Amino acid sequence: MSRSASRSANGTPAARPGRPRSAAVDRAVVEAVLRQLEEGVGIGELSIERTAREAGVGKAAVYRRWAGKEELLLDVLRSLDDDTAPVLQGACVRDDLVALLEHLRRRGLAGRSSAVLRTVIAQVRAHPRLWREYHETVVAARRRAFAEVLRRGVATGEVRPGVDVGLLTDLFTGPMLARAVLHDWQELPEGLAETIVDTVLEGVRPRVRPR
Amino acid sequence: MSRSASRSANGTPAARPGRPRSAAVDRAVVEAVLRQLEEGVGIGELSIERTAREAGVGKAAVYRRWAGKEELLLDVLRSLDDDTAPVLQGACVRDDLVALLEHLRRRGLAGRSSAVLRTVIAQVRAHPRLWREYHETVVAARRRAFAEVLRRGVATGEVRPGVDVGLLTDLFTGPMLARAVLHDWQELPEGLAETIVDTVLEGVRPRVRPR
Amino acid sequence: MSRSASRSANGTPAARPGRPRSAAVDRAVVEAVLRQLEEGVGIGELSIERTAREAGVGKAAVYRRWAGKEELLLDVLRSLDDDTAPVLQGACVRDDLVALLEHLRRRGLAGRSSAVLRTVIAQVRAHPRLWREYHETVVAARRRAFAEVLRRGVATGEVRPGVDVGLLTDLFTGPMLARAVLHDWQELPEGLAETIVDTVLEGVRPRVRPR
Amino acid sequence: MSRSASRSANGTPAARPGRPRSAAVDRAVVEAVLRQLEEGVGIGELSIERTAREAGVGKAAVYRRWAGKEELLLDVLRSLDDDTAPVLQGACVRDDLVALLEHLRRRGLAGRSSAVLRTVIAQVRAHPRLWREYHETVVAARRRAFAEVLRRGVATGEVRPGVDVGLLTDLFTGPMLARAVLHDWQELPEGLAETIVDTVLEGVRPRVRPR
DNA sequence: TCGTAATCGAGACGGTACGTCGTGTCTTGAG
DNA sequence: CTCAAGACACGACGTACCGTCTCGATTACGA
Repeated sequence: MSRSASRSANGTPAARPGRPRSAAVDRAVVEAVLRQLEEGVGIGELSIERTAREAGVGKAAVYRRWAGKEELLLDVLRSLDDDTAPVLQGACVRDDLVALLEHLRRRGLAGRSSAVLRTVIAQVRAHPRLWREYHETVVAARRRAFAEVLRRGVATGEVRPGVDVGLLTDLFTGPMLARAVLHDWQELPEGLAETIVDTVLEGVRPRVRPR
Repeated sequence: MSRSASRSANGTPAARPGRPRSAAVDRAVVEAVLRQLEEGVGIGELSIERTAREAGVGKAAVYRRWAGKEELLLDVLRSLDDDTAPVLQGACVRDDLVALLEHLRRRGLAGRSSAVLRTVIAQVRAHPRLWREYHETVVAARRRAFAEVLRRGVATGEVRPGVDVGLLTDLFTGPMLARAVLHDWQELPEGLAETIVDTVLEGVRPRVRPR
Repeated sequence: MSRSASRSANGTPAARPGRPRSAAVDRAVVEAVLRQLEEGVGIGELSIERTAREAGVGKAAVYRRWAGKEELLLDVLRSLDDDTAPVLQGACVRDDLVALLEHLRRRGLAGRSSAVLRTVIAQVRAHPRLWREYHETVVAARRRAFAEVLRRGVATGEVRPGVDVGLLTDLFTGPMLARAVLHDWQELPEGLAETIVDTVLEGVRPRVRPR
Repeated sequence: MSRSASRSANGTPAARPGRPRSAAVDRAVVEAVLRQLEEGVGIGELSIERTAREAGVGKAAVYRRWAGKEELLLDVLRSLDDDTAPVLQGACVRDDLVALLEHLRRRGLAGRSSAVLRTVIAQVRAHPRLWREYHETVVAARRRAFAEVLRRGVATGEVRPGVDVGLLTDLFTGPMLARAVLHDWQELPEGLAETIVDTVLEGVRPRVRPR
């Protein structure tokens, strides 16, 4: 997150001496970044200098909070990522998988996010350190959710055992992610989650019609 | 590729006036970029200035060939991508899919490429214009190959009809790409291609044992 | 002079926001130029780039102060020209003329100035805009001083009336300047001022010996 | 002059093998320089590159003839300096001095020369080596002519003895040169030569009226 | 009527400097 | 201690010339 403005152990902000940091500055900076991104400024042209100028804020105030352009972007990314984990019914594994995937799809095109989110992800991808951090936070959490459901599926007999759970996760998420992040042609269509889940579950061999 | 050194219609290089461009310069520059990339220089720090210096080449000589950092990178990327399309047997759709996927896997970790290729891809991803170009060249070609095989599979009855071919392609390539490009944890293990193809073909429902 | 660091009307430096410019930078740059000049670097080879490097200063810091090489040189020139106007006795016109000319001669060979000053003048001469500025500041002041003394001479009867004062000025200063600036053979010898003044005053016709 | 295209001892051009140099190139280049100068291009902006381009000539062809920008300028300067030495009557020293000075004045403002000549002189002044060369050729010749006349004047009793001839020369030429080269305000007015000569001869003391 | 050889135009070559911009740090005075 | 403002050293940007070099083509001469 932002650079730690030192906090005491229990989490309550230590009453530090001097003028407290203005929350308005934080907001102004993040807003300025988003505004530029939406105006199509392109991350190459994004600079702390310009951002501070547009936010009506001193450069020092920015550097006091973030160590550099990437850290700032990471925070912007997280601000877009209101991670309200999806509610799972728990009844049917297939439905839970659809719910997870639908959640992923939604975040890939929701309102403001849309282009911006995908852009920022693409950028953060280019910075190993940040990517790792983002990965560990967001991606790993998602994978854990899938893995859990899939393991339950194996237990209930809804999913064939003997396949690595990690691979299974990629089997479901990979197609969606490839579409969203790698080729960002079009918006991800409604019903995509269901189609993927069902197709992976059933396979693409011709159905054996029971007589 | 490089900036056009205008050619006559028939393809033979038009005898242009003046001293011809030195191929040694092209080589030196591309090598310098690769060297830096291998030293972990990170695309952000890559600069034409530094590259020219390390290549022992004038900046002008670089700008004569490439319009900017991105164009140069694109060329470097392509130089890594000796796209010797995989040979397909054509006998069995399943085997052809494995061959295609294996080819993809190999290029994701072969020799020099390895880290560099993945880094560059991650970086290029952040530059929409370059990404589009790379996508149209490399990614689209790969998708076409998959689509062709899959259509054959539908025709021969090896693949269930009624599923969008584009989606099918993502079902096979997505998991591999997600592993290679999105989470670049480990090397892609041997046998991954086969596992993916078979799992997607068969589905993950428990097998219905015919009596 | 330097680029205006805007001042309030009354002349006291307006308390501008932000970090004030470091006087050390000004000094370092001017010193660096002088050092190079003394090492015989020749004005053609003088470059802002090199100067900034040698002064241990960023290029931007230089451009913040001077609009270009010429402006900088002009400042250097002025720094050599500590115009402590000569003290005039006011008693005898002839002596005042000698004092003025002697002052001019001195500045034409004094210590450090010597070669450097003459070089810089020769250089600045080649830049119309700068020359005009230098001329208006330094040369015009000098001419005014001469004109004043000469007018007094006409009034007191020490100088024949009917000769244009501007021309008279050139009659006295021209020979000295021609020696110093046009042919810079040797140093200007002691006693040159007196010789010139007396010769111009008396003329070069053979003396009419009163009986 | 131009770089020596080696000549045999007797002065006739040695018949060298290979294609002879085209006189048209020499002309085109000098013309191009003059054209630019007249268009007010300013010597700073003059570049061999641009000149060759405007002359429709290869850079190499220029460098084959002149060692650099300054040498070229020197040649241009000389081409302006049609040194038809003035014809001297030889009867009266005063008239000869006027003739010499009038010649100097004329060359300082004649037709095409005018601005261009003075500009080029000012520029050449800034290059010690070239200046020396120009000085030795043009200036020294002029001084010799003055010195000769003045020595004759001393012999005939028209000029007071005991004054250094070199200084005397500067007494006459200095004022004119100062006006032309140092302050190039206005054109040098008609009659200036006579005024200077007479004033220096007679001095500026009030005339002693013999009874 | 041939080479031979220096010329021509064009333009690439490794350099250096240009003047601008962005980096991250530092330094003001004010709050 | 924070704030906006802005100076600081640094280094990259893309362009222009520098003076040298390599091209293919042209133009003279002597063999």
